[in-house]
Amino acid sequence: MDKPVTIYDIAKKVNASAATVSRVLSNSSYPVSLEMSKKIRKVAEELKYSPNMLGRQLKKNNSMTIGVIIPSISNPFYSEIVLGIEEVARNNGYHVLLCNTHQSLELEHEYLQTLIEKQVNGLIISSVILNKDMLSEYIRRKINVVSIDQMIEDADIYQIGFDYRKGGYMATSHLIAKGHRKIAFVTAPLDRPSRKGTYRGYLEALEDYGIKPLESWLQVSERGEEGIEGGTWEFAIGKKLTQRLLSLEQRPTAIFACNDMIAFGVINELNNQGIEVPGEMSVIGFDNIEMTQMIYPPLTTIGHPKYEMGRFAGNMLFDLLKGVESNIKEVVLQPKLIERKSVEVLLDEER
Amino acid sequence: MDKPVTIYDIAKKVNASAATVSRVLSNSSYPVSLEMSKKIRKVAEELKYSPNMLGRQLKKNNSMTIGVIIPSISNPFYSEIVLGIEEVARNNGYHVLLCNTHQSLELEHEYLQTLIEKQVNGLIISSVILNKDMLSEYIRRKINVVSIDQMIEDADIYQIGFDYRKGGYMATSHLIAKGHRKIAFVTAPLDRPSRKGTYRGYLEALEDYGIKPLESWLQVSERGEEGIEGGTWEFAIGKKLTQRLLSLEQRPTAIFACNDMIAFGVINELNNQGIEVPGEMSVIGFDNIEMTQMIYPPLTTIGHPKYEMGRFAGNMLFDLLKGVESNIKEVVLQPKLIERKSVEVLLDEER
DNA sequence: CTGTTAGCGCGTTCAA
DNA sequence: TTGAACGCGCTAACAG
Repeated sequence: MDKPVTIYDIAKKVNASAATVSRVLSNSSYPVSLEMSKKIRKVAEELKYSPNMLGRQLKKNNSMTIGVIIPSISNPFYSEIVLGIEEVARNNGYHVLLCNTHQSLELEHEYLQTLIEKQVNGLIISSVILNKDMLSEYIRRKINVVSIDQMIEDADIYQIGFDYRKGGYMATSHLIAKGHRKIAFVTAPLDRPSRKGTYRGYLEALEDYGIKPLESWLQVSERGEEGIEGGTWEFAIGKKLTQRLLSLEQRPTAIFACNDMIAFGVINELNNQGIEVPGEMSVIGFDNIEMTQMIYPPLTTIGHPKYEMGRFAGNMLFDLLKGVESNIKEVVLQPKLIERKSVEVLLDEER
Repeated sequence: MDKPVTIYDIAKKVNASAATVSRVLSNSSYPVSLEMSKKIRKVAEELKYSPNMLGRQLKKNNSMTIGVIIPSISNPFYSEIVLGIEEVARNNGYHVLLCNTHQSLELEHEYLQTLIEKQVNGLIISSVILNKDMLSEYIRRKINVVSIDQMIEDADIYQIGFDYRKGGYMATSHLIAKGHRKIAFVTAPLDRPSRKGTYRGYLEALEDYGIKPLESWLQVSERGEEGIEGGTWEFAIGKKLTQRLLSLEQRPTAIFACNDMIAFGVINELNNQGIEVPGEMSVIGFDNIEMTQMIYPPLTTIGHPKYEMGRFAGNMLFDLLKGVESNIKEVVLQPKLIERKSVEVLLDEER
């Protein structure tokens, strides 16, 4: 109802100046007599004073806010990353402005723009479009940015990535070690560094073991329509690509999905067609999202330290904000094989 | 590197006043000659001017930001709601400041505080602690709040809820209609209006059909430890409570879980113990999160319009912000039975 | 149509 | 230890 109370209102009540009130209520190190300090705090309480951060932020040119740009929070992969970032931000007294691009370039540009206008102190981004040229814009504006998950090659930028190639190699060689030779790779479009890396790992493993893959064992979906991106869409392409695979003359004995959501689609379709997992078909996923432990059979997959990646990125960013210049600009987190129940040994006679 | 450019810098370059520049660049309706307007825009472009919203916001006393407080974004139930809110916010030119309380009262209070300080224009909250008394605080500060999902009784507040009681009734009577009489209810602690409602619906359905439930068929977990709340925890309690149920002399023939994550735990444990779903045990969930379609067997559940709830709440809030006083303060969304494959008819002789 | 002035709420000189 | 004055960047009121 009433006008918001400001430091001037308090100053008037205690016969002091706004400057003194400010010094007390912003916990400044500036000396103020204990008596006065107490009086001010008491009145502030009575008047239910709440500081207007816009004033402080404008003055200090510091919004105490960081921006986070990701494809979609409804994707459990990203929600875990965000959780990690948020925790670090909170511990540093910062807030997070979250932006979901839904894979739209337009939206990503728009958000980038408004984040700058809102004077965020830093930016953590998992982007499909960010490139070297765009970075200079941020540097010019003194905004620190940390890129995550999707590596930007040759850019002098802080980034924390994940070794997708090695992960792809691990998954594939695990299947090979279990006796599989006919290994399909089911994936969303190879338009991102991460997926390209995983695919490369798949190919390298096959080559190292002297296996020549059939071309039809690489199943790439078309680009998803905007809007229905996310879990449901990936699940759907997992199903669709599996149908194609099953209609092949030369069926694979194992399927490697480029992420867990797609793997769920693969398993679901196999179930639908009465093909037992892992008895008749082995399946391996990628990312180790929480749900992988909850389905039946529990999914064998490649562990991706999502939460830690968020924390890492957050810590890196706040180090930068504090001026702790680090000489390591690039961190690459490592994959880890998580064996569960969706992969089975293939006996020689079954090959 | 260089100092950020302000409207004054532009004004100097074009020999105009800052006011004129402001009028042009903020798309004010105030008349400015086309010539001048063009010149200003050109120079703004050259200098790569980007407005500092803090200045505008302080002046206008409007942060163009709304706050959203929920338990955790990593819970798919909430991430869908947030997606709905975010869409509406974006269409209205607003940003969302997201806060995850992780079920901690302290954190919720802390966030509430900082949101006020950051001068959010409105608040959408799914809270466990919000009560009538706290609301006056917001009203006093002219902050519009819309409460979602967890109804606050007897409060003169805008809220958009869901009929959990009816949902509970639906789920239970569906099981009854399929011939079940021994129906267990597996739930997280009944400390929230939503869960209490669901439980009440369960009891009422049983009573209407003249079924006296065994006390042991109500299985309530202890409170979860902080931090490990969320999907994994709920999954775990689903498993644990199922173990208890199976050790009973009088086993139920169907299990009703208070949400889908718990239902996943139930099914997983049943699988582990070699009990077939739905052949030997029917299971029904609640919420209809995306994953329910992705597991095997697909989960029969009660549909909760999460995304729509988010959109509804967002629209309601923005109506308030625009001054469109509505006379409906309370909306209750309706449940819907989603039949899939986890419930089977129980024949008479099996009872 | 344009410019001058004032002030949003706060923190920081500088002087007392 | 305190206060007066100024300015962060922007917009609204008023005057011309």
